[in-house]
Amino acid sequence: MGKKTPQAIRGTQDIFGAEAEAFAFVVETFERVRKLYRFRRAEMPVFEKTEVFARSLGETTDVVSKEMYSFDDRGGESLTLRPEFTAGIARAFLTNGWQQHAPLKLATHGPLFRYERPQKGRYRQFHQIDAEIIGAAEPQADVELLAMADHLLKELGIRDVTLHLNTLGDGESREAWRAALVEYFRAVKDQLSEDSQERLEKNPLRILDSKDRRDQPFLPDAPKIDDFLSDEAREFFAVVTSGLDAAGVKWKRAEALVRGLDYYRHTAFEFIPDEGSASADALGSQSTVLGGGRYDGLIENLGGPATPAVGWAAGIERLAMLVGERAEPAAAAIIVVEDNSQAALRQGMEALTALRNHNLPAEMIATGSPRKRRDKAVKKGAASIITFHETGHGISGDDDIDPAIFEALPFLR
RNA sequence: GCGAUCGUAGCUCAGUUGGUUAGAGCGCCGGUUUGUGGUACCGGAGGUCGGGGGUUCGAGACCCCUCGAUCGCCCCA
Repeated sequence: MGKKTPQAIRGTQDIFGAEAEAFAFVVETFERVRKLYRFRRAEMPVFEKTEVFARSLGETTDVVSKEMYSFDDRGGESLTLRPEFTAGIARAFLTNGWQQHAPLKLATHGPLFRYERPQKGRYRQFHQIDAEIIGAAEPQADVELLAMADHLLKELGIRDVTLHLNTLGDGESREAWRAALVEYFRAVKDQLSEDSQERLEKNPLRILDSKDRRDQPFLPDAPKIDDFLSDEAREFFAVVTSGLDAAGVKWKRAEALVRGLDYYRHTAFEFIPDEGSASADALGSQSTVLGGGRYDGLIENLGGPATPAVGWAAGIERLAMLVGERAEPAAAAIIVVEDNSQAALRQGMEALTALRNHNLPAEMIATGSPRKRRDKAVKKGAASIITFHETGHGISGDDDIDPAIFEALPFLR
C-alpha cells in the first residue's frame, strides 16, 4: 500500500492459490468435455476493430458501446478489447473461409473486457469458456450444445443449477410478440416502475424480468410467446425439448427469459442456481452460470451470408466459485537439507533433480534456521520428506512410501 | 451513472461515551525444547491507523472532501 506502488485496475483480479486451482479445474474440465463432444479448439485475438463488435450488436447505441473498452491505435483506427467471443468467432469464420468446415463446432476460452461496475461475480476483465456451432440450422445442434453444457456442469460437480429454456420464435413470431408486449404494458404504463417505463421504449422484452415490485402484478398476465409462434417455430422448439429429454438433460420452461438483441432467434437458455441453493448464495445477484442461444441473424450483420448458429458462454470465475476451494496438490516429496554443509546441499540438489526427472513433483528446503527446515516441510504437506545432512540421509512419510521415490533414489532403499 | 457498507502490521481482526508509549492471532526471522513430525516456549523485525482538510487542550475514533474496496440498482452482448 506504499504510495509509490501503482494499484491494479478497478475490476481486475489477481487469482492465486486455491482460487487459482479452482479456476484451472474449470478450464481443464471444459477442455476434457469439449473433446468428448468433438468441439474443435480455436483461438482468436483479444482485440478487433471496433466495428466487429459494434455491428454484431446491431449498433445498440450508447448503452452498449459505453461498456466497451475501445481505443484508437497509432494508425487512428478504433479497436476494442473483446467484450464477448461470438462476434470475433463470426468474423474469423468469415475471413478465414471456415465455411468449408460447416457445420463447425468450436470451443475457446480466455479473457473478456467490459467497462462495468464491479460486484460479486462481475469484473472488468473476466474469463469465459465458450462453445459455438456455426452453420447448423437444425434443432439437433441446440440439443448437442446444451447436452455438452449440462455434462460439463455435472463434471464440475455443480448439481444445484437448472437449465431454464425458452424460445423467441423466428423473426415474425418474435416481432409479433414484442408488439403485443408493448401494447399490453403501454396500457398500464403509469403504474410501472420508472425503469420499466423507459424499457417500454428501448427494450420492452426486458420488462419481463424486472425486479421492481411495482411491475410484478402485471407480469403473469403479459402476452406469452407461445401465442405468437409460427408452426415452424413451434416445431423447432418441440424438437429441441424432446431431444433434451432423450439426452437426459433436465430443463424448465422459462417464458420470461429473453434476449435483448434482434439477431437472436428460437432457443434461448440459461443455467441458473436453484432457489435457496448453495450456488445461489455463492453467486449473489449475478445468477446466471451459463447462458446462450441461437443467433441466426448475427453473421449477416457482419456482412456474411445468412448462416445459422447457436452458442453459449459461461463465466469461469462464477463456475470457480461454485466448484469451491480446491487444494493445491502436495509434493510427492520434499527434500530437507538439515545443515549448512556443502555435501548435504549438493546431495539434496542431485536428489531433487532425480525426483523431477522421474516425474515426481518435488521441492527442496535448504534455507533459514536448520532446526526449522523440517517443520517447514511438514507444513507444506509432502507425502514424504527426504533429509540430507553432512554425514547421511533419511526418509520419512506415510506408512507406504511411494515406490517411485525409491526408483528415482535407489540409495534410500 | 445511482445507492449502501467499509478502509488499523504481510493476512484476519481488536481498539470501550474522543485521553497520554496502537494491540492480538496467524505468517515471517532468530533461539531453546521436541525428535518419524503440521510440538511447546522465549525473543525479534514489521504500522506517519488509505490520503487531505476541519472540530478539540487532545482524533485510529467526530465532521467534510478525496481515493480505494465490497455488495446492490441500472445494464447484461
